[in-house]
Amino acid sequence: MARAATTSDVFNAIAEPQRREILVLLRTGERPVTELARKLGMTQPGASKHLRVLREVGLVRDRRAGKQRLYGLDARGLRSVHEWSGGFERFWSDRFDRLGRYVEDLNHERRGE
Amino acid sequence: MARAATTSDVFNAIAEPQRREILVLLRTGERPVTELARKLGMTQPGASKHLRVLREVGLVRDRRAGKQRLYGLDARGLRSVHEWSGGFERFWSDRFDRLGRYVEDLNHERRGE
DNA sequence: CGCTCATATGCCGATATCGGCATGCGTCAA
DNA sequence: TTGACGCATGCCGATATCGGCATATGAGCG
Repeated sequence: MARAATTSDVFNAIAEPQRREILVLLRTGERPVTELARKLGMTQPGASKHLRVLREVGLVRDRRAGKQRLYGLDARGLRSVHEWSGGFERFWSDRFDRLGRYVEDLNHERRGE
Repeated sequence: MARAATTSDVFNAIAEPQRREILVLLRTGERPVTELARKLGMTQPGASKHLRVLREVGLVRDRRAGKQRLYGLDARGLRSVHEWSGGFERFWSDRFDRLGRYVEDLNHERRGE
């Protein structure tokens, strides 16, 4: 085996700090590649590659505009991330942060299966 | 350069499907390594390695219990993921899904910087 | 057409990752 | 102490990833 199939997955796409930065920048609207590269301090090919990953998982869309290619946000895919992480919300809320977890664990002494 | 520093980051830790499964399982309480491995259909060393990553980013804690080692959830680190993804919420809500994005983009014809 | 700008792609090197296997280490019981 | 169990670690092979560089592709312009 090896490295398992991670690509093509939204969670993997946002695992990269620079890709998250791109998404944040795109919240303010469509942007051409060069501008993204410049603002984030990366090379143009670097930006293109990250954008490609984001496009493949559906988080951005591109549109031709003359010589430029504008990338825009399509954040619907982030909804699953939000919902998945939200499934743990009670574990970080004050009520459950400590005591809750402790009590829960006690309930599970039947951990044999 | 190479592969950039991704490890030691919560986003990276949850990029792995199996690690997400572990976290979900741990929502019901502490579990020993072998049980996790069995339930998720992975080998014991495999489980240990994923648990190590999760421990290093602070998403799980371990506790010795006789011969066993119990792993428990500490999901506070997922809060940042939830909040980050929540920052895009308006982009997937019905109101903004299409029209909103379109209008926003129009506002940014001043995209020269 | 030939040139230039904007972007994508290909190739490379360095490295990180994942799974499998063998083995080390600690704990408990006889 | 010896042995069994539970888990961690080390090593390996296959592969994926990221950054950098050079280059291909495409659009607009003169």
